[in-house]
Amino acid sequence: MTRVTTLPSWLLSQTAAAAYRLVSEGLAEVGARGYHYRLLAELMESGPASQAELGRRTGIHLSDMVAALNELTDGGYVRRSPDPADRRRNVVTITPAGRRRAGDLAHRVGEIQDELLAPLNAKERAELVRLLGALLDHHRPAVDQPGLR
Amino acid sequence: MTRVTTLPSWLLSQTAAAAYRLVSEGLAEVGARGYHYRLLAELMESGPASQAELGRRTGIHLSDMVAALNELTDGGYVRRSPDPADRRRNVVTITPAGRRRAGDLAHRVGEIQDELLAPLNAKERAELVRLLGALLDHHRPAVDQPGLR
DNA sequence: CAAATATCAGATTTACTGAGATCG
DNA sequence: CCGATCTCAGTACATCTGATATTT
Repeated sequence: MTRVTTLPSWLLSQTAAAAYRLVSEGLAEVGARGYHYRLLAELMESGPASQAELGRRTGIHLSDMVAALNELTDGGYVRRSPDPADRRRNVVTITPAGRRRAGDLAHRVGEIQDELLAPLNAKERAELVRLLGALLDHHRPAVDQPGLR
Repeated sequence: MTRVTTLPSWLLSQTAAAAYRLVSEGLAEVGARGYHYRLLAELMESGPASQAELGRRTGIHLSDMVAALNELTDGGYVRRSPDPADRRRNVVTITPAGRRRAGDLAHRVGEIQDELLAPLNAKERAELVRLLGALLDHHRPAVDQPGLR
């Protein structure tokens, strides 16, 4: 009988829970949530987009997108304006304050990764990322592709 | 700006989600849940225990323990009997059917680990387990110790 | 009319909190 | 009286479903 505590699936769920705790607590300290970081980072990288497009690119559900963008709009980090070319759509644009916020959150998230990976050296960290990436490629080959949901 | 999809914390949450899906779907096919496997495995390994003790050893919350043990009792896999030495306690004991069930579930879970780790060779699998274990030791040093909750 | 978009309300799941009753 | 145990009810969070209105 295998010990539960050596099962890869158990180790993954436990370490993921620890990582989630670190990230959400770290972001909460500066008044942010994981969704905020993911959305701002995506807007920085790929530019303005409709809410549906953002959902496809970040994996955030459309129903949750509304609330997340409301919060980011309240903070002045993004602007929502109707798309003149397609009046069903809102075009979501990051503001200058949003760019600063994205940088702050990225910095914070980077510190948290360091804390998470503290017991590993640089080579081990790279190996962990490689192995997890391989698992993900195998089990979720459709990441970042259209028609995801 | 770091890509979200290369963040260790993101990779962990995504792979853990994939692992959770595989495990819970695989167990659901035989009418079981993750809690069932964890409890039966613990009873096989360390013998009869009170519900509170099982909670400490498995990390399952006492409130959830009640429902999980109800289900296992309904299936005839465990017996709950009052502890004559301390009438606050129930002594939870695995039955012969429970032992067979534990073996079946362990086999099933083993197959699921293989499916989860399919893209990795034996050396890589061992390395992944080692790295995750190191993270866990650092962030949850109190595992399997009294006074956990 | 079918499909896409945005919004809102609510269901679902896992983990946890709080309150009760009983007992040591 | 305090603390541990068991049970039940309900909360919190993220995720997902379903319904609706608007536009293409």
